[in-house]
Amino acid sequence: MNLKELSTLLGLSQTTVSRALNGYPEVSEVTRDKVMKAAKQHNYTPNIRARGLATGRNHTVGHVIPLSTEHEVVNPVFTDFIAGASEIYARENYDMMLTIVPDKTEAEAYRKIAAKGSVDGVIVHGPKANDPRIALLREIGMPFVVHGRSGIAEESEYSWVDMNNTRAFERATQFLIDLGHRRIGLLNGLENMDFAIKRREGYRDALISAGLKEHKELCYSSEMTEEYGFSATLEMLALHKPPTAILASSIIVGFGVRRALDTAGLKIGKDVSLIVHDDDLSYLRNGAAEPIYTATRSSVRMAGRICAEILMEQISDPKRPMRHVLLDAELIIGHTTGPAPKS
Amino acid sequence: MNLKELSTLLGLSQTTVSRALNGYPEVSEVTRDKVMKAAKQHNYTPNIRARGLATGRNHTVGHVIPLSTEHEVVNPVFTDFIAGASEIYARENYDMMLTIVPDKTEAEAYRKIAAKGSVDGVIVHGPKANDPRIALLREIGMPFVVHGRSGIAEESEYSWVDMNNTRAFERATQFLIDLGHRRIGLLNGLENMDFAIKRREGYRDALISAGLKEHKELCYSSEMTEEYGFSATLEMLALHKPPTAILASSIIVGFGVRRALDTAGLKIGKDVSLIVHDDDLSYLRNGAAEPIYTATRSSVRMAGRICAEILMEQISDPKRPMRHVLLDAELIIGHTTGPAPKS
DNA sequence: TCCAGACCTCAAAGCGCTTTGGCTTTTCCC
DNA sequence: GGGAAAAGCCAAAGCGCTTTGAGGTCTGGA
Repeated sequence: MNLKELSTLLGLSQTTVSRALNGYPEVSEVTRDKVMKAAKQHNYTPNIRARGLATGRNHTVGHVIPLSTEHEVVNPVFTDFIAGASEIYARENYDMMLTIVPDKTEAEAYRKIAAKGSVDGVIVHGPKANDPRIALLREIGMPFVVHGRSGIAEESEYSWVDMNNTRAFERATQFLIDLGHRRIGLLNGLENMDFAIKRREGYRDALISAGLKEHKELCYSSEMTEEYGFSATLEMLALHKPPTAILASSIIVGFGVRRALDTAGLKIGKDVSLIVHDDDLSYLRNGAAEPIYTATRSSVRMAGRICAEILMEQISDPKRPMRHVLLDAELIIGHTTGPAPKS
Repeated sequence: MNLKELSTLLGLSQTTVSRALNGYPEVSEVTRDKVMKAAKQHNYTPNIRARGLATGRNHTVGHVIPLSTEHEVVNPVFTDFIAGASEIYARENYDMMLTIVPDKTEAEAYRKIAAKGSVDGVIVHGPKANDPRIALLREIGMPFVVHGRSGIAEESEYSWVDMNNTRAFERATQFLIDLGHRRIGLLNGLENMDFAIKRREGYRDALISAGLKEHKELCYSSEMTEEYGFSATLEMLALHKPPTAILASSIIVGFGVRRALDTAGLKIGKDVSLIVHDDDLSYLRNGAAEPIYTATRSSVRMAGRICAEILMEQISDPKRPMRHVLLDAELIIGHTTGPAPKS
């Protein structure tokens, strides 16, 4: 069923039917009602490409997910992020176009997406330290929102939604210090990513303001896998002076830490304390009623919702000022932290 | 830059330029070359909506991800599935449209997608026992491929790519029986899902052919979370006759089992054996060089690739016969299984 | 009664592309 | 050299929608 058919069926012109459906005031309420009913009855939905062609607006946003070619890993938080964003898209009747792009060919991919003209805006995932994508998108003139940030310099010149990574890891480190820990390991994400850099800063800040030093041999950086958590922990435990507490950049890394401690015959929360960062993923809940892991928690799904909302704004009025949302993580006390063991 | 501009620039008609770019034989190689070069140089990409309108083909496939409203969980395997599928889409120059649909409104969502006419085919995720979506899509006449299956009756009447769930769990169970285990717990997924039903069957078959019984109190079914693995395991351990081995439907559930055993002071692979199903997710690798968990393994990313390939075929020639691919899972021996303890 | 102004409705153009059908030029073979 | 076939190119229609500019009808005030 298309507009033409529907309108002849109703004995009206396409114009009138189109206007009735799109809420224009030039059509009487009686007519509008009739049209609406008929549309519903015949399951009519405007052809989205035709509408896009006519209006120049697609009602579609793009999500470009970088695929680390080195590690072949897609960031698992993206599932929940998307789930959050699509709540908004569903409400606003937007579609979501997904592109997974090997990180080598990113620039080209963005240009292509822009040239194809099938999306009204994009959400940028996984920003690196000084991510060229941001300059590129600004140059192209495509509305976008970044999930995360990238560097400091031009932060005010684009919209972003980020978690306060620095502060979260500073608080977590502080918490461990308050418990008496002095040697604290950090299992960070890849430190070419902005979020990892910021977390490292928070960690360092807390140590320094407590008069402690950042020990290189306690700082790891890698793709966040269980295996990484496991092997890095074992390595640290084998040190002359092993850490009494560990900070892990994700709950999955935390699983690996748990397994390593288990293997080493150490009791988690007693012999070694552990704090993880918890993205509050739906399929990786940190416990049901009470938290398992002591964690810094910030819902990535919520971030998805906010990003989507801001992008919608930006699309409907590109002249609107840029928006910046900094979400604070909560510190949640679970069963994996305790006072530093006396030695 | 659009076709018109490009063609006047070249001093050719739109027809010729279009044909040159799309590889039609009516244009000389010399001209084609010139056109190609100019297109590249000016970064010309055909407007995808316009092309869609003209051809009726969108070069876009839809993925409809069900969101369990009851549990608010998006299946985490879908990240890797998508990554696999997009390798194919990238190669074939297809786009991917994503829709996350609360499971209550699925039928409506599919109809809407069809009416909008923005995709040439869809991939159906997470089929339930007798999934109405399949009949619906056939009625609508939209090409589709199911990741998984749904019931037995009409399996030959649509294309699907599935893992041999029954056989995988039968083998795993058999393996445990061979190790001397007699009481084997099953932490299954939600048993309204086809895959979970099939796994249960495999488990039961192996028990029965070994002359054992399926004990109701050892069979769990739920959304596959870490917490579920933890609490179900604790419950089973509290039984009068606890299991000596556990089968978990995902590696995440396996993490929970590990934690429970840890809490109970039991040694995994010694006091209690564990086999998990491993979807070979990029961010949840079951160990690096050697596997950690004994597991049935089948790459969901591979399944994504195959689904996408079949869908491409189906779209380019809808009369082609349906295809059915049944992937066999390997049984991988890790460190979580051992002989049943003497009691 | 007449006309301005609301109020509705419509025909047609245009979005950027593909494709049909036709035209001109070249090539080939007898 | 002549005719037919092949090669190369083009104008124009059409995909389904929105939107402009114009027209028709109805009301109410002068």
